[in-house]
Amino acid sequence: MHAFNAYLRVYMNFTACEHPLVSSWPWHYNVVVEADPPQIVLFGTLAEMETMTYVTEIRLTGGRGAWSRVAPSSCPEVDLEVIEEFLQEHSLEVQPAHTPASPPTAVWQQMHSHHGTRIIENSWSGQHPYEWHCGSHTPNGEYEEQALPSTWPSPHDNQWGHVAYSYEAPVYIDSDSLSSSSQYQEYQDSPSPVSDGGGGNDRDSLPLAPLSGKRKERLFQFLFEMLQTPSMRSCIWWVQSSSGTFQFSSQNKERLAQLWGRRKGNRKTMTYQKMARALRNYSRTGEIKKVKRKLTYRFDEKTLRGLQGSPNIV
DNA sequence: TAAGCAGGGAAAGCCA
DNA sequence: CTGGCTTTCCCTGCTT
Repeated sequence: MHAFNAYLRVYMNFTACEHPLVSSWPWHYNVVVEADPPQIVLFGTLAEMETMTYVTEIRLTGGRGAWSRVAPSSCPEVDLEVIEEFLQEHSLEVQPAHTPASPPTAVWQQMHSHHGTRIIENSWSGQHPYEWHCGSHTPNGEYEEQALPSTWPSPHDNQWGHVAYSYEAPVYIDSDSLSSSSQYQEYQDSPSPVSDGGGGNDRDSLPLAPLSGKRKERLFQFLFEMLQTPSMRSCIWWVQSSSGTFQFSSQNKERLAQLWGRRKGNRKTMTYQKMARALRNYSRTGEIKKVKRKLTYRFDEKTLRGLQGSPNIV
């Protein structure tokens, strides 16, 4: 545990407001966080946000994950892999629609140099305009309270401190749209997300052996259970829980499949390919349908109701 | 062109 | 033994 003071810079840039992720996806982690010292401690649900550019700045003080004064009641750490994967998968979409000569960083730097604030170098280059700087967070008292640009609301001002900026004029976003989803609440109540590539404690906390004495667990039940398990957010997550749409992580889908294989006690290692084959069988029986998006499926309404209605899924 | 993903046929395994 | 539910293997097509 290190004490630190830090600025976070959070970017959201969309080429169009009808971006599917913006218009209909209550994405959990669609934020870009840059901090100095490197520290990722922010996430939010940004559904139906209609803005071209989203930038916010948050000042942190204290231990890992602690918010200065105005901390939300609970502030879990971000699952970096999920964010990174999102950015990589959607980098072209998320990439600013503006010319490369005027990336948001340039705007940011202009704004901050104007206010005399030190800016850490961003890297809007390469295939993906985002680059994570993860490492140990060292104590840093460089950023003082007064260094905050007066035009930038601090978290003290609006509890969550989310501000949307266009390049012309700031536009404030209702914080309700950022944190009111059930996913957010679930996540808040959850233990820390898994670390080390999304692995971690789930192996210890989730039953892996075939369950004896109960009806055999089916794949869709297992998936629903995983979707309710915060520590599995790096492997599988709700795209839209209300419609039962969920998505696998392209990076961690194999891990989830292996978990399923272990749960079933298979002799051979379960792979995503094989698990997906089983999922495709559900298209025939109707429990789960494939949607036209990579690694994305949807529970049948009836199936979803059944799953939601039975807390003891297994 | 290669890799990843998707769709599906077919056969085998497991279990109630 | 039978049927349901995968699991496993394999092939093809599409997209990036």
